[in-house]
Amino acid sequence: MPAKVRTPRESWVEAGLSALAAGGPDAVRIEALAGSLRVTKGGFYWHFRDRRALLDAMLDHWEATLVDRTIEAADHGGGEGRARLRRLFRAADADGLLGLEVAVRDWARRDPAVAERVARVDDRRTAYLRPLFAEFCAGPADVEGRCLLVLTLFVGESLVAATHGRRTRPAVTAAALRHLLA
Amino acid sequence: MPAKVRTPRESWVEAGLSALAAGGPDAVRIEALAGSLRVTKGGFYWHFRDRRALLDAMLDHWEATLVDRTIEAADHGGGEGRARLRRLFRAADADGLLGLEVAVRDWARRDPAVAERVARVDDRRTAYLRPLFAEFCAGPADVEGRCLLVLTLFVGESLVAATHGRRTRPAVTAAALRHLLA
DNA sequence: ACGTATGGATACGGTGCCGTATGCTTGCGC
DNA sequence: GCGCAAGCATACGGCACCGTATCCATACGT
Repeated sequence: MPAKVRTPRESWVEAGLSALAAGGPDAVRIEALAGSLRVTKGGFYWHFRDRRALLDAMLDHWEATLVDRTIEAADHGGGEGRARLRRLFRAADADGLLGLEVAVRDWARRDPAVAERVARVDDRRTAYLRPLFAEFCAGPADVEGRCLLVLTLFVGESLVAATHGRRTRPAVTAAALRHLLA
Repeated sequence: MPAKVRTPRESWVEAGLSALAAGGPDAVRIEALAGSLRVTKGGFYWHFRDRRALLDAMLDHWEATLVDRTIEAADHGGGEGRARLRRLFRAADADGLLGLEVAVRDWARRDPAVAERVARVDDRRTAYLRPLFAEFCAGPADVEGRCLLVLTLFVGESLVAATHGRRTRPAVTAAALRHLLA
């Protein structure tokens, strides 16, 4: 094992996000991260002042580059609002983004700094959704209500474990989406 | 300080549930719990074999007595499906039940035993909701979709931080609910 | 080829927590 | 009023982790 040099700052951030998605902020332990990177924590403190600095960097990366992934996927190909919305949910599951999403939001319940970031993200997303629904909804109150339903369906789906009898979850999600687009 | 005797098993469970709601399963630390009960951990190991035993007891209590609180509140007074559903959401915020709800579900993502309990709970809730929606919905697929939307709205609402411009969150939730009952 | 920046190993002190062991107190049956 | 059991204090060994300090190793420009 030639001990491959160069474990750049970004690797620590990515490993941290994986740990966060899997086990919440308390699972982001720098010695454990070092282990998963096949390295000791020696180099960590070269990149980051302390553990909190890593957490901040993770949130920066999440907010700056990961959040809009699904929106980009939804827009890719254009089309009317309904088509974009359907693509949005198809793209959602990709990667581990959903688990990360939930972990960050649960974290936000305890940490005001994280909560502020999540608020910014949600407002950005609502701003994206609003015109899509405005295309075919009655009034602005209805639009806002449906935006909230989309967001809660998005983040809540992975938290709900109902089995739906003989129906599959994707089928039920599709039915829910149909109702939102009616 | 006369060192009030009797800190029954139930006190530990309640303190544990508070800690869980506030900080997730990793925040359920028995020495910290003892501190909040003004006691040392000495007595803890008389009631419980170990930490995991407390966690199990907490889940038992949650599943057996806490979960149906809101459903009971919704049923109290009878009435048709729509009325019950509206009451359900008015009752939801009461106590700290919502935070607990989210904490347990996030925990379930990591622990299969917890996931199984959540699945039972969700199936029970869906079974409650189904006939309510069946009163006025078109087909069974629509019913199932709306059940999922109710559940995700229920658990997801506290995770979404959108500000909705000049609208208040309760107003938007009401609009969302109106759309679900249409 | 050599030296400095970049990245890493190793070792240490400190802390917070788990679980155990061993007694000290209070409540209640008798 | 005595004794046993429920409830608690205290103290210990162990572990996992944080952050620091100090000494290597490789990469690349020159």
